[in-house]
Amino acid sequence: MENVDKNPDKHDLILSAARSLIGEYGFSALTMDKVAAKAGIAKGTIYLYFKDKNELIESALKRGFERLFERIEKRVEKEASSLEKLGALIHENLTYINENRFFFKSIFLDEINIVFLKKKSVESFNLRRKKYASFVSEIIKRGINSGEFRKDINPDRMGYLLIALIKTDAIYNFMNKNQDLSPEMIKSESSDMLDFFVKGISAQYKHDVRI
Amino acid sequence: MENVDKNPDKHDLILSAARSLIGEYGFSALTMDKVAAKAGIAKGTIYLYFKDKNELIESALKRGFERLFERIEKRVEKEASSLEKLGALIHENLTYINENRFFFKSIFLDEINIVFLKKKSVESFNLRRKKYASFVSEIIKRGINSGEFRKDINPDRMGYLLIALIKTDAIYNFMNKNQDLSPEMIKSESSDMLDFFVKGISAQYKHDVRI
DNA sequence: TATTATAATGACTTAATAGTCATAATTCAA
DNA sequence: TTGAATTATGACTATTAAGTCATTATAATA
Repeated sequence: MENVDKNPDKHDLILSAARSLIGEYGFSALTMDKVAAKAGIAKGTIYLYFKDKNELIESALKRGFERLFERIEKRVEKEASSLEKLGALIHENLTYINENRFFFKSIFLDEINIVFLKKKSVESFNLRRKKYASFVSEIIKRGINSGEFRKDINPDRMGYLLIALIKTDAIYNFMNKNQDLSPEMIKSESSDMLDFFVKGISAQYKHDVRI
Repeated sequence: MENVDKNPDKHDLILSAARSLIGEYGFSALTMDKVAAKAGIAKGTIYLYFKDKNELIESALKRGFERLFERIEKRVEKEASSLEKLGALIHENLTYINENRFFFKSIFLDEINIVFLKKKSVESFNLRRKKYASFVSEIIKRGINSGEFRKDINPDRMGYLLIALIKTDAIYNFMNKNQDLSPEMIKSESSDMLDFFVKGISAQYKHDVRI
């Protein structure tokens, strides 16, 4: 029964303590005692704002993904062509991941640190992914109709694949680079990824399409 | 100190009980009591064959990935061109995942069920991934040198990406199809994926390259 | 200020489960 | 066949951490 009304400041305080601990040590190391200590409050207090640990973790995740999604939607609708929309989406997503790199590092890296306690969380995690994937696949569908993209691809599957590409790229960066990425690096990375997604790795085509 | 000499049959019995439980309920639900019950032995016996739970989980994973890797290596070296090698790799990997679908479902699906207890396991998981990725990137490098693939791609990154594609495709199938995939479906799926990896989604190129 | 309502506390209870070890069963070797 | 060595057992211990709740502190109100 996530009670935000009571005291929104404390609610946020707890959430950000949790987020910060997740970013530092990962999900599996998150304990209510640590959250309480980090937030400088008593453990019991957490339960005034969150029903249980599961709800706390879910809230932390939910907020992160909602913000990401809002930003991407806002950014993407500015673009006209499907190609440009995809480019904007990739760029915005990589930027957001970089801004919240510790948090996402824990979520993504090695797919190891996430421990969900309840089926319900797994489901809502799936729903978010599905929502994002179908957002992407809508863009691709429009691109197919407009003649920008091939007609013989499965847009739903391509939606999932693009998301996987973005994530994998982030993981690759986490593993191979220690510092934050500069805006320029993110830009070049985004356009590389779009380039690959659109044109593949074959040398059999001329690669001079403007992106 | 994984003692296999003692009694290889029992060692295997325990491992396959663990694998089967992981496939059924996922990593997070694996307890030593359940493994013992499933194997029809006492809990203490497990500790005669595996140092701790961590080693048991690691062994289960390790064996699965080693078999996969061996099969792929054997299959890939039969092919001449880099393109054909990649095609063989994708096909062999999808086939193996399908053969061990319950196990991989738990490992892959939603990236949620893996709980590692020790840093060491995370590291060895990374090593395996790295080994596989560099195997793929070697193929790509040769393809670049032979002129099959573009010179302006990062082969290491492409290695990771291809592995992510395969995995994502498997997840997509787990979510959208209930039964096993037929050999024909795997074949068509593999060639679709290779096609995308090589040519991208753009409609700007003719898509008639023989794969 | 006194009274009530709300919020916060943290010691305690409870549950889950990894790992142990004294004891028992089985196998082996002389 | 019998004593030693090996293997197996499962009740027990220890640990960790989630969640509770009687008590205390603070804020609101009259």
